[in-house]
Amino acid sequence: MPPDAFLQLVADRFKLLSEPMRLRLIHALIEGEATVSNLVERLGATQANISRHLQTLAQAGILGRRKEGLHVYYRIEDPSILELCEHVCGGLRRQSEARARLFT
Amino acid sequence: MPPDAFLQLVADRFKLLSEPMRLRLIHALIEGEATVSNLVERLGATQANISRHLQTLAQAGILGRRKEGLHVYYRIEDPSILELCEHVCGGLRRQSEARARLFT
DNA sequence: TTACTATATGAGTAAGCAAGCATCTAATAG
DNA sequence: CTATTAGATGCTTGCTTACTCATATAGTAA
Repeated sequence: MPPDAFLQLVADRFKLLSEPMRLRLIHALIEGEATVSNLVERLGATQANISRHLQTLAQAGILGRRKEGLHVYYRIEDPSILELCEHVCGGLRRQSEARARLFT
Repeated sequence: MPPDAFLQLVADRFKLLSEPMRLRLIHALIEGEATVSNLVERLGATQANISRHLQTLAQAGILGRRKEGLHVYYRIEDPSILELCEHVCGGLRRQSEARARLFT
């Protein structure tokens, strides 16, 4: 059995991705880096909330931060996260299709 | 942007894996199916807690359930979960190695 | 200096959830 | 039937955390 500390690391990683708002942010950054205010516009959430989630993701090494004048640009720093999301999406799709087949 | 309901599904999937105890259960079931009491022994947790987590994972389609007499056998039903965990472990390892290289 | 804008953050609230305890149900044995 | 064992489930408690509001900080411009 893996040590507790290791399991906690893995669990924390999954927890980071267990909030729809953070998934939205990651998705929005696929097209490239963006400022906080830009993300606030596009996602229609409060600035405080967006800022906090961005910080959470950045501290985990998932996002990168670049400051330029008054603006702060966030970008995806760890692209493996995208593969992870794809993997989950694929698994969910397979599950849904299997369930749908029960009705045919 | 993906619809809210879809993002919620993905987030829920990640949330399932964001608890060390559930990761422990999944890990313990890699070797094959096991009863609740067997898992209670091996993980050293309370029966109530184990039972609840197993149910959570089973309802999500990650685990399967088989009843035989007094015993209930749980097994991994969706092996893609294992790849998912491997993927996270790999990402964490790369991150740790990159951080370690900063000190060389 | 002052004014303005972009971002971060402290404080408070409310919701969600893991864990523990007790109890209930189901299945077998005597 | 009763007793026993395996597992499930109400209920409560405490912790965590997403969110909002208000304010603070930092950078720019006049």
